Amino acid sequence: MPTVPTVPSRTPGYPLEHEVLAVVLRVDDDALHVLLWQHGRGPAAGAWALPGGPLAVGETLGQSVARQLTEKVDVRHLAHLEQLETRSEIGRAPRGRVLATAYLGLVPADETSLLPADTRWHRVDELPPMAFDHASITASGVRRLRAKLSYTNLGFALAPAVFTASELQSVYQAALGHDVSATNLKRILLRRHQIVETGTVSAPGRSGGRPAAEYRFRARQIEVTDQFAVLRPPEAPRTLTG
Amino acid sequence: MPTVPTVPSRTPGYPLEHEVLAVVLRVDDDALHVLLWQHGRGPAAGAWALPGGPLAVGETLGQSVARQLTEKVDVRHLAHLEQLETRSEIGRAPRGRVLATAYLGLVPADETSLLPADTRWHRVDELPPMAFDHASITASGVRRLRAKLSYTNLGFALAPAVFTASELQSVYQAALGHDVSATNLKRILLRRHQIVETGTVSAPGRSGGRPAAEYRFRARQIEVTDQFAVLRPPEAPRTLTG
DNA sequence: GTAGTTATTGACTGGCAGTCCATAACCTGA
DNA sequence: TCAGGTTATGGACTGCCAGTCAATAACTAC
Repeated sequence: MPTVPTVPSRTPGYPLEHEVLAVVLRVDDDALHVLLWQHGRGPAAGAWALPGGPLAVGETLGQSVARQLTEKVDVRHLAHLEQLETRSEIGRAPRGRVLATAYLGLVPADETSLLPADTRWHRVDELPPMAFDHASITASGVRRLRAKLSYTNLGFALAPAVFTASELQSVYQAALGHDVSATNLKRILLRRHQIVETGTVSAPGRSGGRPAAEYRFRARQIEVTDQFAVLRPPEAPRTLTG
Repeated sequence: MPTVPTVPSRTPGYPLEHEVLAVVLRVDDDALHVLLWQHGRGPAAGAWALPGGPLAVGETLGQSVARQLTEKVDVRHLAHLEQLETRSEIGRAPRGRVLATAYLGLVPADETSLLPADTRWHRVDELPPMAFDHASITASGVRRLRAKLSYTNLGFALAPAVFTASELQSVYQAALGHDVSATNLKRILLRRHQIVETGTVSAPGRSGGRPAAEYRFRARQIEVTDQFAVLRPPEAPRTLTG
């Protein structure tokens, strides 16, 4: 494995340093959570930070964030990973000039993996004191997720592999931060062909009630619903029911 | 002015170099154009490139792209500028490891400025041979513009200050690359309160025809149409007519 | 069996957007 | 001055989408 040359930061500005950061989100216990680790020492001791670290020689930004996330959460559990934005404010990091490219990662609700001792999931609506600009970057990630839930099939990356309508309702409510109608949600996602029935039904609950039909997402890569291309080409039909 | 330390690139990978690139788009002559300059020498001699250059000490990425665009087109003419994405493929630039953060800039159709001799507007559907990954970055910029035209008021950054319905139709047709109904376009943008009537009418054309009412965009900063938050909070009304 | 709980389905409503057409307002040339 | 051409405008029609609600179905526990 090649050793990474140390990059002296005595000269502020050059040589440039570049780090990657990941906003990894997950729905648990009816709330949206972000993966954070706690600084043990240094200028941000005690503050919580997004996982990430410096870009290494010979790797792309995407490879770097995947590599560095491996230390925190099994990358195979990531159902989606996309680039978010690059931050370049001069004073954003105390150790000199550091650019940061942030990624958005999503983990399905039924995935579990043991976390390192300094790492925990935090509710995004009750964030602890955060290092540097990481709170702002987290907000960007949450905003991106919420926007894309409405015009893509990105729910696949948050939902379990198989789910009932009300389980899916819980996931969407937690992710969006407001109530969602299970009836309407199911009808919309069915019409968009995002979810399909598995034909199975849920095991009867302990408190009674009719067993629920189970569903899964048709695709596990992101697809855009072109429903929302409002000024669409004349020949394109608007209907999604075909 | 501080001198920029030269960054040796003998070691591939470190020290890192970082450049900014701008996809500057404009509607002219019923077609969408991108601002390009022609390499005079070097490995890409003859190829056309996006304007940009290395990030300098002490400036943010946004400041850098604004500074470097000044050499090509008056920045005051830019009605909109937003970060697009950061490219990090290993071999994307021949002179070693160079990250590139791309921006999307938009120039209104009625703005004119003299361009340097090596710089020209090119139709995006007839691009010349392009340097490195600049064709791919241009495609990203065009895709971003087309998406945002349908769910934001971003038309303000392409349209003249005052325009008729059919002039606006021309701008949208050129930007989107397909036919648009003037009737429908006007009704949609009026309902969304993106455009308002000025009360004036266009000067009679030389070939006759009824004078057209004139409009302007209500705001000249980007605003998102929340029409397309399909899974919106229960209390939020759907109507845009209020 | 009855009450309680959860899921499912269908009906109703209002709004949005694509399309078409009749009408309005202007010009030119005879 | 008037007929015909040209461009603009607005109303009407349609299909579809999504939010809401109520009736019904299917199960458990007692």
